[in-house]
Amino acid sequence: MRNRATPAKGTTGHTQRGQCAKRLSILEAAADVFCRQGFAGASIDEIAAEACVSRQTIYNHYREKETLFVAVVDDVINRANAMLFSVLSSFPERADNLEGDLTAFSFRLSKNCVCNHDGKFLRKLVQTEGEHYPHLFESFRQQGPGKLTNALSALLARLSQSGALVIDDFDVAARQFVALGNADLQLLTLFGATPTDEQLESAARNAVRTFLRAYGRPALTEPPQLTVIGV
Amino acid sequence: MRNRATPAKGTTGHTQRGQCAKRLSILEAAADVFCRQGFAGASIDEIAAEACVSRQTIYNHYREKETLFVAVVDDVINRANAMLFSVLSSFPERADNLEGDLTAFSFRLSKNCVCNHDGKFLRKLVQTEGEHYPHLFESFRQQGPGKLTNALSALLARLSQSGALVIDDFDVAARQFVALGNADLQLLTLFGATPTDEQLESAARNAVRTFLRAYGRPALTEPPQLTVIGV
DNA sequence: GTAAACTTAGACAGTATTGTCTAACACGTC
DNA sequence: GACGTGTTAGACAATACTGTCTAAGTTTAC
Repeated sequence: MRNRATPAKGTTGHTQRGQCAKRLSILEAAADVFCRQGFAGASIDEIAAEACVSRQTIYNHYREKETLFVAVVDDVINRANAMLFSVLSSFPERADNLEGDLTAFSFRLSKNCVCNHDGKFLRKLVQTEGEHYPHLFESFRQQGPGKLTNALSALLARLSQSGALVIDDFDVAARQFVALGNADLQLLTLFGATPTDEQLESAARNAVRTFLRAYGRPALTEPPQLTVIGV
Repeated sequence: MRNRATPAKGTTGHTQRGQCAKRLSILEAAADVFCRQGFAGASIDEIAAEACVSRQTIYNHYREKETLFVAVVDDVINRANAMLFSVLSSFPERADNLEGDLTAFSFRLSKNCVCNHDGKFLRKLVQTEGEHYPHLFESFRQQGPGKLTNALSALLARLSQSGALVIDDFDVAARQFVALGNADLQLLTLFGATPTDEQLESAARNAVRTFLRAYGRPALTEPPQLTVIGV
């Protein structure tokens, strides 16, 4: 009642910032350990050590191991979805410089959604624990890869209205665009390696080149072979 | 010395057949449980129950849990490699009916190597335990996906000598062929579901159609659009 | 029928882990 | 300086699992 410089948030200012930092530290460490060891193999003590936090603090914030796991997955899914949305919004709207724009988009998709920390985490955890926690990953299933191909399908449809693309089935084309983007990276990511930017760029180039050979308007993709004669 | 109908193998006949059955039963059950629960989550008791065998029998055959795990992975890798070799040998040699033959090949590859029991097991276990047992899966890495794209690269090179395919980089094309074949199945296999034959066939058709649009000789893939006019 | 080999159920010690509890400690507000 | 909130280290019971051991049972070969 006396002096209220920060009426509502004042009382919980610094304390909550500390709490918040602890929570984040725990989430981060737990994601790492769960990703490395799986749910069964991860021990609370290991997470506590990696988060530089006492075991009791973890139990204070997240009642039990499973609650913590759910919170971690939820957190990563939210971050990954936000990133996916952001990358999708950068899909080219016009068809001038189609190959360059699509290549850059494929590169961003691989780097920020597929091969990044969260993407690796989700791929691994869905494989490891997907059957034990189907409800937990369902939102990922629908909003992650499912949303990606749906959104991409619509974006390809809009883009092909200009006539630069000749696509009969947009859903199939969307899935193939993603698949081609991963074609060169599959072997690298299989064992958890993180591709370099050069590898990501090369993969994106190869993917888009083939995608446009298949779906690009013939007049735009074929001529190089013919005009070369004149050189 | 008395009566030797089966001189060398006679002494170990039925016993070893019984032993052999137990070993197989254990290997099979262990593969299932390891696949479901991962190495840390799998318990010897559960494996013993699923194999209808006493726990001690497992310890008699495979000294400890890790030995059993290694044996299981080894067994599955060998089976998977044999199957991969068999499917690769059915790659079309001639270019008449190219689309049909490649589609059938892609179907076989998906059904018998990627989406089958062993393929699912290996994908999951490599993700789960690949970092803990790098040496164990290295042979898989090299002889599995690596061998597949290498062999496919060579087969595509041979096939394109006839002029039916126009491929600049055979390695890239091989990886893309595999990636396209999985494009429609990725979402299904992500959660462990096994695609139906109809889904596998549809996926193979879509994959090969796009692959040939990109790499098929223009004269062979484009005409349908033109001849339709005459119908 | 007998002996050898294999299998089984159960007890067992050793270890690791989860989740609870307690008492001391740190830090900020009043 | 007193108080409340949040943190820490450690002890603790309960549980589960691995790997060993033993004594019995079963199968197979001769």
